Amino acid sequence: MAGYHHGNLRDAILAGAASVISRDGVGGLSLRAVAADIGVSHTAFRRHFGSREGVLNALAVQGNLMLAEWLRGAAAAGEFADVGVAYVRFALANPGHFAVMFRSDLLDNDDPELICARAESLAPLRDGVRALGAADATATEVAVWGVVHGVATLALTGTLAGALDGPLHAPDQAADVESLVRRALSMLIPPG
Amino acid sequence: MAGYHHGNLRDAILAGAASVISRDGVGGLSLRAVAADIGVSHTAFRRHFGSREGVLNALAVQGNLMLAEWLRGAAAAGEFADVGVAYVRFALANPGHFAVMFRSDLLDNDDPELICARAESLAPLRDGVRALGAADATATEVAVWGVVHGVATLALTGTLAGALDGPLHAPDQAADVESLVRRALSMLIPPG
DNA sequence: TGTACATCAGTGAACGCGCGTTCACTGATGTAC
DNA sequence: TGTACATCAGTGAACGCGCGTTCACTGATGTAC
Repeated sequence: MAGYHHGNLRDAILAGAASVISRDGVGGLSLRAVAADIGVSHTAFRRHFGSREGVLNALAVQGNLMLAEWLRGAAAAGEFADVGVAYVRFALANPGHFAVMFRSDLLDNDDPELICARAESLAPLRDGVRALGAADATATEVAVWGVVHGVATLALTGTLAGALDGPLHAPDQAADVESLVRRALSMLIPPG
Repeated sequence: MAGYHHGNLRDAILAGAASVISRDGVGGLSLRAVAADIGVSHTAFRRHFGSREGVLNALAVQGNLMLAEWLRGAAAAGEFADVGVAYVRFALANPGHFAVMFRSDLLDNDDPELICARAESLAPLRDGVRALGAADATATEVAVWGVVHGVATLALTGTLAGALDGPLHAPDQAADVESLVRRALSMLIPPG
């Protein structure tokens, strides 16, 4: 596996970049640092991604496809609230991807792959809301998406744990957040 | 006003930094660029803020105090949903501050001023939720905070307008977002 | 089976750039007497 | 009212650093015959 040819450099770079971003934010992403981590020349990424923006775009595409998969899995297995919980779970499990996916100012939004991945990623959430048959479907969609996105963002920045006195403690924050999301969602949708 | 002494350099730097951040993100903030915009030496900020982190901290403190004021104003004037709407309005009107306030990884979280400002900023939201007397107060708080924070974040990154087909068009996005938030909140709280 | 050649994958030195910080400084303002 | 001095506010040259990109390159792999 070691040697001149890496074998799976593309995936290794994406994984490394996601890891750095989850620690230092998108602004702190240095391709040189990622390359050094992987043990590869700092120009090696060029062949696969062209430029820095190319790396971010690939990360956003991958993130959207992963999210689609998580949501689809939850939609198939359980009731609708599980889809919302899966959204938050995905964000907490893949903070690097999550941070890039919505930064359209840093991405090439004309990239057909990205357009396609984005269309796919939220479909299960949208379809799930439609299936509920709520009176104001658009508002329900915004409410559900907003609450899961907001809670995920607040949890990732450490704000949620800091602001809510009491129940949240770092060790198993994920479990606590999940419970909160479930209770919040049950106020929006008839529990089934 | 012009001359060797600026007169209000501190505020000018904060305003300039907020403006740059709203355009380029926190990572894109260059104190040299801000100084050049204001027409001042690129080392002038040192006397007021010490370091780059000092600028970000001051911005976060200011943002939290502003948010507190917006929320207090809404709480005093109207019904509870207005507080939630004010949160979103504040974020859309002050994207630079909003982007910094929750990035605790970039701030000195031990700064007493920041601790104090943070404690103040969300109090009206929390108090308003408590006053509703909901069955699960914590979940209601998370639901309300999550939905307004999530919608604000999605709107700021342009994701909301892109994903929701139909009703949202750039020109008066603010008004559309506001209407959506109001409808979403009415599903969480008994409209009064 | 072996040889020649094309293609693919990664290298590493060099580039220019903009950044935050340091330092000794100068101009302006306030205060004491 | 004037003078001396201390303090405050902003300057600008210099620093070292890490970044993304460029370029001509070399090592490894695949294909044709």
